[in-house]
Amino acid sequence: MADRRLSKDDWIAAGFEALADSGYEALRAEALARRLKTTKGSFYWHFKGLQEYKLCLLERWQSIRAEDIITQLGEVEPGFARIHVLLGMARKVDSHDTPIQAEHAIREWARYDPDAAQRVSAVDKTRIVFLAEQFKAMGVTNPSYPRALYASYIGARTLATSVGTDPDQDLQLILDCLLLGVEKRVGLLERTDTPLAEGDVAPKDRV
Amino acid sequence: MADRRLSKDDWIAAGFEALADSGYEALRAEALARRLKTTKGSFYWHFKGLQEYKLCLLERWQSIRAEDIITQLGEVEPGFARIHVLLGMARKVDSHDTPIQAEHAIREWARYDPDAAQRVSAVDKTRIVFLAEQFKAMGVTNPSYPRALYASYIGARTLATSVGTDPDQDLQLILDCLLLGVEKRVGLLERTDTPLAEGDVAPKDRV
DNA sequence: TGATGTCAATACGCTATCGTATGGAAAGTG
DNA sequence: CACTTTCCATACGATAGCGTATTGACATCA
Repeated sequence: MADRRLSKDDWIAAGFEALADSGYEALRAEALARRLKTTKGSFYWHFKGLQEYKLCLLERWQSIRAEDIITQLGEVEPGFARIHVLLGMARKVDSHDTPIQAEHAIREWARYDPDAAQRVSAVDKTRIVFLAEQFKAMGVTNPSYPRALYASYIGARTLATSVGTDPDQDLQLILDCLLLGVEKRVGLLERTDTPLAEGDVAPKDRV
Repeated sequence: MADRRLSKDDWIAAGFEALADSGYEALRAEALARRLKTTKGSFYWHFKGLQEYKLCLLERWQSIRAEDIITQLGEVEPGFARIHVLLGMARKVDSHDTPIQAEHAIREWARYDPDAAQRVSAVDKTRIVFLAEQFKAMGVTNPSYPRALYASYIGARTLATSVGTDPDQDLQLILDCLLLGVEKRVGLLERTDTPLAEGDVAPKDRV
């Protein structure tokens, strides 16, 4: 990156790149050093060890992927408009996008590391709660709607990297159908379920 | 496993377990040997090396996850019934199910290994084509429908492991809404897109 | 029973990574 | 220009895994 004098952030950034193109197992001091054209002497100066480094990485990821994206939407009017813009942001990234690929890796990492799991869970919950608020602004309080949309978003991205199709189209179809479901009140009379946050109470809404 | 005399299959099975609970990096000769309470002497007798072993693993996975599941549905009447049964099969697995967890790991593995990518892609395509046939039996030829449903299925499962919600509910909502979309002909007049297989030609359908 | 073939254990050299320790370069400060 | 602080390079011992080679145990069969 910079020719000399690396910062903590440079190592974190290199970590995201490594995650994106080689997965979790690329998070090694010496491999990252090669990526930055330096040695692990620098690494062990900035971080106590791999464990601390990984915690930093996760923390940074959470703040980038959850908080920042949502605050970016602060100016857009709540409700459908926000959902639309959010999906539009998802639309711009291609399959070689570093944050997306790194997120896949982190999600897998989370399957066998409690720290990572906690971060991923937090990010997902934040996003879902945010989506839920937009649905609520549209009069929909059934927590399945935001979850379903978000699940589709994740799945469409996953499928895009595996099968090479355009996730945009499929996601758009799902959104259209979900909104149609809102109109027709599909799933609004279902059994109550465990909401993610306190926001959701009972079905029976107006559109 | 068995006290003596391991087979190739025992090593493969151990590999799936390792993938399920420790991810790709657990696919190591000596670690697998410990899991089977033996030594790598056996491993290197059954397989030429790790590479060959991994190829066997992928091949086995493909045949289990794509072919077998679909032939299981051979008796069910084509169309909505098959979709329903298929989702019912997905419904029975919990978050600690070995095949599901192994599939997550393999999907991640596929991101940086062409061999794995080819297998995952093949499995996904097989499943999507299968779903597409059921939709077609219902009069829907728009390839976005099966892809959207399948993407939702993957995403719901992913979300289930991260956030701990029940994927069943969300998936059911999506299916209901998609079927509503079919009724209302949502997305049937969209632009043409690249179909996965040769089966799909043009939009403009009857329901 | 002895010969042969099947499978597993052990020992070896090699490489990669870890974390530490220590010396040196470069930048800032007086 | 000293002197200190900040940051990086290098060398070290330790561990873990790879793949090979050799030996050992246990079957099966002639």
